[in-house]
Amino acid sequence: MTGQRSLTSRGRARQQALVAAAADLFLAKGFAAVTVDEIVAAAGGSKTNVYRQFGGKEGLFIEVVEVLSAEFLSPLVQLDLGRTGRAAGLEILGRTLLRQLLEPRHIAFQRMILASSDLFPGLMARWLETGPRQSQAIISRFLGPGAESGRLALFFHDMIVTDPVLRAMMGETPPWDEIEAQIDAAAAMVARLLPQD
Amino acid sequence: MTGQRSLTSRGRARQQALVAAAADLFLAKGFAAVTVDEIVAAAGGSKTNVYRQFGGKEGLFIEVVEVLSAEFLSPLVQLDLGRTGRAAGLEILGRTLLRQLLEPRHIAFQRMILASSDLFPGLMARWLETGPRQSQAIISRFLGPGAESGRLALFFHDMIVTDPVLRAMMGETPPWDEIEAQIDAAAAMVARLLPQD
DNA sequence: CCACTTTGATACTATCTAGTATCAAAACGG
DNA sequence: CCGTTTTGATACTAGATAGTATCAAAGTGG
Repeated sequence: MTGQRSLTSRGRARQQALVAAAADLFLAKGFAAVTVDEIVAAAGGSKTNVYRQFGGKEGLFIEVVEVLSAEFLSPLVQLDLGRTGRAAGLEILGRTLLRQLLEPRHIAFQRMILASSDLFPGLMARWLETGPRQSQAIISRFLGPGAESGRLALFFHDMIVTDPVLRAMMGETPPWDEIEAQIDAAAAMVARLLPQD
Repeated sequence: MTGQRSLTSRGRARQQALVAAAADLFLAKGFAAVTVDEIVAAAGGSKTNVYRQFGGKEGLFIEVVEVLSAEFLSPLVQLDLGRTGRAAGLEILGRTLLRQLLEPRHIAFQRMILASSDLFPGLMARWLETGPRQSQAIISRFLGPGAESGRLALFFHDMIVTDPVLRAMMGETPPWDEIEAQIDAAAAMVARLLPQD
């Protein structure tokens, strides 16, 4: 028994404030470097909330990751590429994906996930599923059916994503021009191998 | 003054034992989860050594990273691909690289680096330089001069490395067959775009 | 308006662990 | 060998912080 039945409106507000404050702090400094007192100071209320509503610091962190994962869920899902050519479609997919991935908040999220994977086994696997795998699946679907599409989608994804994201995680986000050039080059490369337009 | 002039043979032995023990522990559990007492218990001697010879836990960690970085320095450097064809050469490069990268000890190393990057800014940048950048440069050199070689080398590298390494970090190392198939597909793809054999 | 439940503030406990101080034992060198 | 330096064992200090206990205040609902 957590000793709790229902939340008052004030309670719900505090809950959201806690998640929001915790998200900002965890993103900025990582799980270990943030103290519960600090979160409470930022959100208002008191430690009691954290322990009554989330069970503790780790519970709150898990909740934060859930919320952020939803926030970052591939923006590719709502993309309609009806009758675009192969190369042009890939270029759009690539730009849309990278614009999102390189958002400072997302870069911080990815850093946080990687840095916390020691303490939270399974976190990385979960992120891989809801993030990269999702994007790859959408690219693959655009390229059409067949195993070859899957492989090419994975290649395309890793070609355009890996390097810019790594550099951004180190604080050296590449200029957007350069990124577009990479995307276009990769798109042309892949399109040339699937010329069934 | 560290209050220390020279090391006796016993001292040197302890120093190495400390680095070795610390490396194993840090690789297994990450920086934060390892205590100095634990390292000392594994290496013999006493805490005094850690503080006199390395200045503290962080100093010892830095030393461990140095040693491990050297241990993992791209094995591609000593590879002679004199008169191999483009595709064949890329296949060899790819296999050599991945064989090394997927070693459990290296996967643990990469996890450790990523997980420690919050506490040790610059660590990731350093790793990127001595690891991936090095490999990419070697691939690029094999492909010949020109900016296009650089881009293709980066593409090839990220196509074959990103996914297997990520999966390995999550404990799901892909079967070697599959990896070879990916390498060969990527090599064929790249070779087709640079057909100046 | 009045029981009853949820929320808040605060002080406290318990634990963990990096780093230090101290003195004893071993190694070294002339 | 004997004085000096290096190494070792151990106990201790200091600081940080997750989690709890307690009671006061605010909401809530009949």
